[in-house]
Amino acid sequence: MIFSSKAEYGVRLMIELGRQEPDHPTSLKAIADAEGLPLAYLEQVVARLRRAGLVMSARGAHGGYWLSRPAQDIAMDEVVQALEGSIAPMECFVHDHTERVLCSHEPDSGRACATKLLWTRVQAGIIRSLQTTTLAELVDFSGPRDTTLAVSERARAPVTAPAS
Amino acid sequence: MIFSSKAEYGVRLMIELGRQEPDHPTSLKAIADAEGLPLAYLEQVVARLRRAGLVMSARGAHGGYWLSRPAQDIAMDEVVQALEGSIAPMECFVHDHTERVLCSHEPDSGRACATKLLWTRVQAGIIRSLQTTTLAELVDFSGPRDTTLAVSERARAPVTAPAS
DNA sequence: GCTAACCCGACCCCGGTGGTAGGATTTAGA
DNA sequence: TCTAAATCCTACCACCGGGGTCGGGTTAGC
Repeated sequence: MIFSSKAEYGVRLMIELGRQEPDHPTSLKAIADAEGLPLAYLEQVVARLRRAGLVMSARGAHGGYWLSRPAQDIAMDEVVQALEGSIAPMECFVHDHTERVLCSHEPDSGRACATKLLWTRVQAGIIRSLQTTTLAELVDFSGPRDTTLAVSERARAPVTAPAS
Repeated sequence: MIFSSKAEYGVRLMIELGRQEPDHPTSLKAIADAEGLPLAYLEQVVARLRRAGLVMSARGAHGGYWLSRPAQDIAMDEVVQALEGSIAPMECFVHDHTERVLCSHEPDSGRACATKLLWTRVQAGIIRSLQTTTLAELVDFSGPRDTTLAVSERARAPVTAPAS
């Protein structure tokens, strides 16, 4: 498995936020219920997104999270990077300096670490795939936008009970 | 980390075999010594390559491994796939059927699992990167071909010292 | 028949993943 | 002002797969 569940959960969370009204807080609990994910764990996941500046939050009653930018301006490489840390195909990519990458293995040996050529290409392939996908695409793909998650909205106007 | 050390070690092993004379067995011990890798673990790694038909082996004294095809005919996606199993970016890709992929999560829900669009693109990006790299490229990149590993060679015909 | 090699299965340690628990703090609304 | 809903934060924990080790069996050249 290449990505951990943090990436899966975080991307789902971002998609859910993208389906909501912009600049309008959605509570984590609503998302956790809708996606069937553990709330306490989602808190850790969304904290990464917040620290990366991808979502904003409001505390207190009727608080929640919303996208800090429109979904079409969010490339998925930012999201995945925030969730997973650096996207490193192999152990010796733990530096983030694009240049001067020294393979952890036998750096003094005469010949270069040939595997690094391969992993570099793989990394580039992954990042390109992520960069060329916007959150808006995923939101569109996820189906027509619904407002069933606007729990805090309903709580604010407690009379409206949805059908079903 | 995306790939495990099995991939790293296995690719290095393939590169070493590519640096040797074709159709000529190189012992695992020679490779383990040259790369500083544990022999017993390399045995497990090379077993995957053998089962995938990428290398052939000869048992007994002066036995060893060699590439079953010329290095320029070996695309790295075969190698990595043999070493890592299927290249799955996420848990719900554990089936290998290219079509009819059902996300393990809420398959009955009306809307599709939007994250799958993203992971599918990532997977395609990885596989494309691997497919367009041949073992021969890595062998060339690893520096001029040397014969320092041909231990069994020297043992068999101890007179011929190569012109270093 | 001795030795070098491949082959195979069982075992084992450890760190990270995937959570849970429990609380502190902030804010809207009754 | 009190309460409930929500974000925030830190500590803790169980399990499992990665990354090996070990011991032996089998094959083949000398």
